[in-house]
Amino acid sequence: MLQLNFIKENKDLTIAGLERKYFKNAAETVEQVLSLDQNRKDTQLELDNTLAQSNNLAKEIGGLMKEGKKEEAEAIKGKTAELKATSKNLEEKLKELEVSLQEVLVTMPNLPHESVPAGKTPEENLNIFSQGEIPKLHADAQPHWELIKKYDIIDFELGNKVSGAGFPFYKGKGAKIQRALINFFLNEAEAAGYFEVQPPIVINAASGFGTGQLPDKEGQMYHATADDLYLIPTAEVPITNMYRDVILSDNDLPVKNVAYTPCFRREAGSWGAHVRGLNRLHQFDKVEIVQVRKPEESYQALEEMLEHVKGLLTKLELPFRILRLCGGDMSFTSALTFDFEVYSAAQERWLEVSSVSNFETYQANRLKLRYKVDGKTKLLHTLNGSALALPRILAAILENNQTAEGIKVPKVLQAFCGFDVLN
RNA sequence: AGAGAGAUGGCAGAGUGGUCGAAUGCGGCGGUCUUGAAAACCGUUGACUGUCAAAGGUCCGGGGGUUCGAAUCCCUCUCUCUCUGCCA
Repeated sequence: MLQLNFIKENKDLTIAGLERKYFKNAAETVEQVLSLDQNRKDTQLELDNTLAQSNNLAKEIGGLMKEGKKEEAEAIKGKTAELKATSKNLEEKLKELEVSLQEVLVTMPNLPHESVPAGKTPEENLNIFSQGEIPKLHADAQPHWELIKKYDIIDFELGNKVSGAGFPFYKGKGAKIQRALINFFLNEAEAAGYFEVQPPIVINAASGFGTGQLPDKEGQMYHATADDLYLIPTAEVPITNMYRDVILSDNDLPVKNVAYTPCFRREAGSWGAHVRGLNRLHQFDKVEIVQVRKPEESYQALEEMLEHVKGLLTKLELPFRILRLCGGDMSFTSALTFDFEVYSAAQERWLEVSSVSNFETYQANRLKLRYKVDGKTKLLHTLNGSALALPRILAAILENNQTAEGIKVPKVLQAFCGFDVLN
């Protein structure tokens, strides 16, 4: 959520930023927010004054009662009735204004960082970095969904029967290579100074609101209505919400956490031919890194996270590129996002395997995540990134490393899974 | 799931209708003393809102009620603990 004071002091910047994110009616919305806020403030002041009067009268009565001057006390009581009615009305009005203001604020996305390129569609993202040779496969090379069948390592049909489409079974060496990837990612994160956490994989509505999944992305999460709990779409939600309503002290900072979790996405309406195999699933595994930083350090931290993800892909020997997302393609809550895409050679496609973002104070403001500087409390910055999402990594490894003898397992994974060829 | 108890400042823990934003202890911060440290002593120490600064207002798990006045009484929800039951 954007900060009211910021909007007030930077009206034009706010409007311009919203427009770069293709938010409709930016100027009107900002005006609406400002007028609601002014109205709210006036009402608050009026209410405060009324309450102050009531408080004074109540104290007076208290004093008189103690002195035993009952008649005088009774006389004053009469005065309070009117004040009470007034304050009740003002309270109701104030509440309505606060709700309206909140409703509008919540619809406004984060403002893009100045380095975010202009543009609306994925085609307008900037390719800022590429690494690795794109493998030249034999003519009879197969896409990963064929390889999966050939080596019997993932069973989609079984998943269909037991759960539904998008919930595959990983079997044998398929399961083992998953486990190897998770261990590899966690170890790398730990070596980079991240603290490992195993969070719950269901979250309540307050947490969903804190990181920005609710209210607007309700339909993208699985919802266990009997208990009003949501299955996490990413570990970002529980890991960032650890710090909801928290004031951190200097020696708590910086926060660098890593978590492995399954992730659940309903992905309503986005099923199609280009999402075959492992390209898009309802349940998948991911290792997520989350940082909480002082504002002045957060972009340096973002840089650090990019380097970390680069390192992972380099060690896995996968060709990849980094995109600086344009305003229109960035998520609702993000100020700056870089996507990592690996090249999956048989599909001849780039697959997104990581998204690394700085949310600045947008989530922190919803979370009330703060720290103290010079006796004042200030909002912190939150960041997160996938390091990494498993299925598409596996897809790329399968396709890029296929040989007549089987799939070559990347060297860094061999110790974790105990075999060097998957066949 | 049943019965009982409870939820107060960073922590512990007083406070059952009036000047309580809240005793006390610990912790934190500043100082005195010390070569330095510890101890001791003195001072200070919640959040939000508002303002140039203040005044003022709100907050004792959440919500509602009674009252001129609620941390304190009533209702309700949530959570925690103890015992019983069930269970990986």
